[in-house]
Amino acid sequence: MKPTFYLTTAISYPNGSPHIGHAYEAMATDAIARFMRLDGYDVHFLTGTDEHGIKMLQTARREGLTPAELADRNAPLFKDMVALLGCSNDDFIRTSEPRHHAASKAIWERMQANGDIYLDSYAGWYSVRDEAFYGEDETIVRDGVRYGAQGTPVEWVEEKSYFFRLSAYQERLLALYEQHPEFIGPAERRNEVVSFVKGGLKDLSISRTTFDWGIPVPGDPEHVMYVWVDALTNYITGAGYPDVEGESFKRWWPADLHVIGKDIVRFHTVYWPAFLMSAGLPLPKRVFAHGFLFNRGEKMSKSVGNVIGPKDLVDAYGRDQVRYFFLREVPFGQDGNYSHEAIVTRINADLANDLGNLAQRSLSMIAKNLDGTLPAPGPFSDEDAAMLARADAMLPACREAMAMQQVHQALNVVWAVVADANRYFAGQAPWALRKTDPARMETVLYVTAEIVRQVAILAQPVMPESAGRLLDLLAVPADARDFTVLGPAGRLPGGVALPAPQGVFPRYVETDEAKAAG
RNA sequence: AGCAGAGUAGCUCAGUCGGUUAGAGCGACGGACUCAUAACCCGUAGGUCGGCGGUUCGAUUCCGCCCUCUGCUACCA
Repeated sequence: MKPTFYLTTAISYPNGSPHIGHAYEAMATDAIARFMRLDGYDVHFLTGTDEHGIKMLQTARREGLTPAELADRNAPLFKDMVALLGCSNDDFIRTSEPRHHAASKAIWERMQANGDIYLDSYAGWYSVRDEAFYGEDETIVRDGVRYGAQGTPVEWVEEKSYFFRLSAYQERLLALYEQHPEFIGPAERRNEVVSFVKGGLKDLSISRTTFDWGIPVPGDPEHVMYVWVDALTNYITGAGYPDVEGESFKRWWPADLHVIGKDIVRFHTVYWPAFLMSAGLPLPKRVFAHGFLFNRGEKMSKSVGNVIGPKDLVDAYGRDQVRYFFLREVPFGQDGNYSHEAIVTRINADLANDLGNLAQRSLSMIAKNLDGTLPAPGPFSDEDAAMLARADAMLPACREAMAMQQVHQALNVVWAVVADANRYFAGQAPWALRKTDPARMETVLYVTAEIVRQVAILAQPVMPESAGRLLDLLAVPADARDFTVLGPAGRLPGGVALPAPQGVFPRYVETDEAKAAG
């Protein structure tokens, strides 16, 4: 019985088109999902769209649509993006689906039964943009318009609202952070959350009556659920809630990992565990917040004109290349920058020159000098053994990095071996051995091919297609590509006929239009 | 304002639980080679490790203060 691993991205708000931030989160989470599968876990990977809320309603009105129509039009864009990026999600949830309505209704009722939901009324200055109320003293009037603390316009709203007794969970949340420091990652985020919670928690307004695009509150259809109650619940919907006795829910919940953006840490590390505690459900093991991406140091914005869609990037550079770039270049958890120049440098230096060329130079020697047959190695020299040992050591180092979602570190580990292998190859100079010591040449070529094999296996989570082609070139069977064959256990067999070598990672050649895109 | 983190080679960053010559990648320059995707390999780059002071035989690494930047929280207007 394989151990299970359930991981999620945040669900995207489809009142516009997917942007690079959505793509980044999906790519990174997919890499983690693929890594875990290859490492022997039974993985469930969920992503989707968060379709309710007043902003969807407003955007729909502006475009002359109903919110449901807007959601139906835009949700496929996100689904397509995920596919375009090669994501291996097992499910794509839309919060407008019946299964999600059922789950949201159920968790609400559980929280209510636990005495944590009460009806009260709320009056105050409300910012639609912030989806938040502000006290009178938090607002300012400028040019006849009143603005809230975040500088967004506010309007006076008075409505009845259900409240969640968040204040009752302060101590239990602090105990959670204390007992499970790994609950929040990266570690820096934990302190922020702890200090926020220590500062005192107020009860949370969790329903709205001013619009109806949402999930109706059970027993009081005048209200729809606050969009975050609805949105967060998607994670248990995806596991099969409310069928808590069902096989799916028992199998997948609690989630092992929620991957989110740093802007929504509080919802996931304060509100969400409180909701779950109230509903009597187990808590996710870990919430990891990644950073934001900036184009040449600037946040993407339409006015700056630097908005690049995921599709533009994939079209310009290739899917695996884009995945590799973002996951290697940006330390996962920190903000990062990207630019055309940086992407091209990574593609050419790391992929074409280092890995692609390593494969090509060794495989073409096998093709030309050994009739395309992978040689059986002779006795290993100290250099051979050292090189193999470095490759064999990759898996534990990658595991350690991936356990903390340090995807870039895992790639660093692998590419350090690629660099070593190029040094090894140049140092052994098999092209010279061809004349002086053909048997040694064969061993060196074998060792190099074996390094490429292990590198390719470990590159699969990030570049599934390209790494697969590399393994094809080594005639590695489809059932010998997971992590169980890393290390000495899965050494390439000598004497196997290899296909004609082909470049897997072409150099990026500059064109004017691509430059304009980056 | 409080709390947290950061300030290291041209750029992006790693690192030092205090100690001989502070590292990597990219970029630049020089060299070598020819198996390979004009790739790879070797060498050089002389950086006050933000500033000042302290502890110490010795601090980039510990302590204090200051400056700058970032995040979180609060508040004022």
